[in-house]
Amino acid sequence: MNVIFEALAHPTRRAILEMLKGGSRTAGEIADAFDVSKPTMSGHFHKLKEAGLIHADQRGNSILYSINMSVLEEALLGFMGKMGVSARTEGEAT
Amino acid sequence: MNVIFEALAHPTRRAILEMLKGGSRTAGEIADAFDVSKPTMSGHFHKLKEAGLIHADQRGNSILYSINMSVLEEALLGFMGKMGVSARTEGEAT
DNA sequence: TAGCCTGTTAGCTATTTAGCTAAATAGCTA
DNA sequence: TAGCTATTTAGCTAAATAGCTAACAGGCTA
Repeated sequence: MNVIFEALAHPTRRAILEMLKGGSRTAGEIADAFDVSKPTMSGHFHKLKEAGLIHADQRGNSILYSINMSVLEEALLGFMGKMGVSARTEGEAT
Repeated sequence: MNVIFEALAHPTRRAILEMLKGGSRTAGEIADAFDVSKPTMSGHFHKLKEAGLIHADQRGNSILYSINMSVLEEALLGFMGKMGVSARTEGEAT
């Protein structure tokens, strides 16, 4: 769980996840969307992968990254549960 | 929002929040519950305060810390919203 | 007011992080 | 197989993080 929150601590990594929410992308496609070098992006991919938040798929020449929603959900809902944050935005029927 | 996720990235800080969920505590009470020095704990308080996640109240000699639930909720639910994570653990009626 | 708590600030160290360029690896294609 | 493309690894630097001890400051109380 800690490794997940550490991964979420960087804005670029959250933005990567947000981008992947819209569908899988290659490392290059993702990197092009940000203003840092590819090696730096590769480092971010590594942390996200380490946290289990994304999954890499070798696709011929390139690598297709996809988000692992269940891991993200489990972490967020799990933490919210521990914190007693209602998981419902409206209704509030505890 | 970034400052909040950075604050949540450290396990001790998440544990502090979890402890405060059960009610306000003085700095000393909180510090006693963890195995690091008081100055280190003071640093954690500072980051949590900076993120708006806790609130300090001078109570005579000591400082009473309380959690700021609305800030935490807003950040978590906001991020979940952006990520398309359903805020409902069951039902899933999109 | 002198001393005692409580908590923070100062100042230090070691480690980690995030960024870079250059080089290496892996797969495709001519 | 030579070369091209895509991505990672290596190796570096600067800055941030988390920890410590020692010293300071604010508020009680004898």
